[in-house]
Order: sequence, then structure tokens, then C-alpha cells
Amino acid sequence: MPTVFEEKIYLTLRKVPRDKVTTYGELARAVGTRAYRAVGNAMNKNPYAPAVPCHRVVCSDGRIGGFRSGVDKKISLLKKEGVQVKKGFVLDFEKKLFRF
DNA sequence: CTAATGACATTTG
DNA sequence: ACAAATGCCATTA
Repeated sequence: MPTVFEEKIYLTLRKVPRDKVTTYGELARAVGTRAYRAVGNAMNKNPYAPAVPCHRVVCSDGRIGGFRSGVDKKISLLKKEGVQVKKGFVLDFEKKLFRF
């Protein structure tokens, strides 16, 4: 069962547009915490998938990061939504990054 | 309750 | 500038 912390993360992540991405750090800040590490854990569980677009969450440096069912899957989804990815990196990261 | 873990981020060598 | 080490916070064993 999801904790309050996770719920907040999921709710916030839901606001991210289809052609944009966010980072674990930004996401954590958005909910008023610095637990970006814990955010990753929340994504790993993600009980509300695919309602919650956990694949739109990447590393702060533009790298794709990880994905429970394979990074390839994550990249594939992102590309399908208009986010180009190359060698595990998000193209135009600064532009694609969604700010709350 | 204490210890270990992780889909990260930042600071050091 | 790059790789390696250290720090972070909540969750789970």
C-alpha cells in the first residue's frame, strides 16, 4: 500500500505533459522534500502505472536513469511521446525538462 | 527498533 | 574534465 509520500509523488508526476520529462530531484523538490532517492523507490513500485507516467522521470544530468522492466522499454515509450533519446541521453534535455 | 537498499545527486581525487 | 566516493531520505527486511 502506497504511503503518503509516494502518493504525493504520483500526484505531482501526473501533471507532467506528454512531451516533457522531469527529474527525480525536481520531483522531490516539488513535493517539498529532498528525498530524490526515495522518489526512485516510489517509481520502482508504481502501483498506478501506466496512469502515472513514471517513464518521464530521468536523472538530473539528462541521462535516462533506470526502469524496472528494462531501460529500453522506457526509452521506447518516451520516443513514442515525442521525447528523443540517444545513447541513454535525452536530447534537448533543458528544453524537454518540465518545471513545476 | 536497527540495518540495508535503491529507477539519484553532488562533491572529491 | 572524468571517474570514484560519499551523502540523501523514505521504504522494507
